[in-house]
Amino acid sequence: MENQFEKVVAHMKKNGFVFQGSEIYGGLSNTWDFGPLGIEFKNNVKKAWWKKFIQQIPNNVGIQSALLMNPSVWKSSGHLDGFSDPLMDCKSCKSRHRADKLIEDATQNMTVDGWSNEKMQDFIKDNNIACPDCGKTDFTEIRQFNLMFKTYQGVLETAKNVVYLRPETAQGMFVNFKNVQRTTRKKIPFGIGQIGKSFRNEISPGNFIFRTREFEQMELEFFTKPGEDMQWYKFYQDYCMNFLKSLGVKDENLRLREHSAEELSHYSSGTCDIEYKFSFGWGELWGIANRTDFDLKVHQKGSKESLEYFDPTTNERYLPYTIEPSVGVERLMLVLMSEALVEEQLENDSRIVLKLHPALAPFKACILPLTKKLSEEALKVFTELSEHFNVEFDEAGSIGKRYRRQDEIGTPFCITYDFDSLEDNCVTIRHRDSMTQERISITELKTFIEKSLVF
RNA sequence: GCGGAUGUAGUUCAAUGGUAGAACUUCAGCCUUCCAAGCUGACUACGUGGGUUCGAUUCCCAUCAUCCGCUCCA
Repeated sequence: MENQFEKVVAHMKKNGFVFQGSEIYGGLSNTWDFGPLGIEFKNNVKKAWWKKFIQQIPNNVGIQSALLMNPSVWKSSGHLDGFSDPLMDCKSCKSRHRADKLIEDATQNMTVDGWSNEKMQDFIKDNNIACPDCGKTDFTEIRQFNLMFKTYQGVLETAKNVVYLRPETAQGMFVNFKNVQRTTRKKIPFGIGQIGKSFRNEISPGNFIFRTREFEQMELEFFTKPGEDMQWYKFYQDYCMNFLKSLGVKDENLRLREHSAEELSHYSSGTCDIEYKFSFGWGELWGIANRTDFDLKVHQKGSKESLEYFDPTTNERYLPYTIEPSVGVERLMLVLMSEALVEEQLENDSRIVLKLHPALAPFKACILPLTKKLSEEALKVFTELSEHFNVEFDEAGSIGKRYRRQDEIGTPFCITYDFDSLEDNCVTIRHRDSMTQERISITELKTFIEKSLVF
């Protein structure tokens, strides 16, 4: 029995939302290309986020920072050291371990910070530290595994020219904190957001586009006065939840999970995940973290530039705290797809319907001439509407078949131009979800569709 | 990275050591005045590379990809 997640994957592949990357060359592991419908959907998801998190919050602004950044950024942020694991495999039982953890566990909290790989390797050998799984002491050499993709800037491939593809977009906001604050004259609290690609060389990606090495993030860094951070932390939890619900995600498929103290990352004093109930289990969708002043502090230290905010009303100087709601675009797409895709039983047959919110649908409407004799006139309606919306035109096949085709790709409205239209300048609008119809003047179409896009 | 499974049109399935057949989809023509109609026709596949063989989609090896476990997920 096919589960909902498998149905979503099949549906997205079949209808040209997503293709296997580099497919004609046999593919490249875990890369996916977005097709014509996929990119429309994706752009709409991003637009929806931008509207709610940038446009509709007066204190928030957007930026787009470069993917490549000065390597010092990653040194300061901790990614260069913290993102990198020294891994050893047990040759006997094939299990994999982190060398530093092996030592720390075996010696009970001996700290190995700053040790070289050779030193750790020798220590493990000299002290006969055994594999926790099988008890043998037969390890491979340490292999350094860094989650950041590395490349070279300029013609020479030397250590001096190494640059990294960003593993998160957040640092672009932190290093531009002063630039943005100065040019926008924003006062704390305010937020900087951006949408963009990030890269992580994950050990095991998978679950279709749920975890890929190249992915797109929508991140907001919201800067607050220390002491006011927790109220904003709560605010954005609710705000993100409401955003999801307003786009049609059912409450019962969402949960908020607070990270335990051990789980918390080095920069955070509190993190919670909004999780979604996928067919394969609860999956992390949206992380909301209180990053404290960690980032601004390390960048101030690393860059030797003051990143303090001067509050003109109280004459105080301080480093703001940061609340960060961070969500993956592809994951959000999967969630919205999982919610929207349904198979409905009708009297004599069934239909597949993608009940996406109109704001997210790749096409807002499809214009259909009742017969091909009406194509020329119907095309005028298409031309007019395509000025404002992404709309489709389809004249091939029976009218019922064309309705069903649009149902499958989520088009909320089908606009049928018939022989009466020639006389009364009205068309029939057929609703995707209810399969009901109504008659409406062509001049009112634009307003009608616009109204449906609000969420 | 380890273990297991899988790989034939866009999709779902066949058959076969002598270069593959269907259904649905798609496209064209006819027909068709509001929920997958019909008729006629057409396009399209053995993941890739080796090996064995007179001959490989079929057997063997490698590789690539996908899925499921394990591991990883600051």
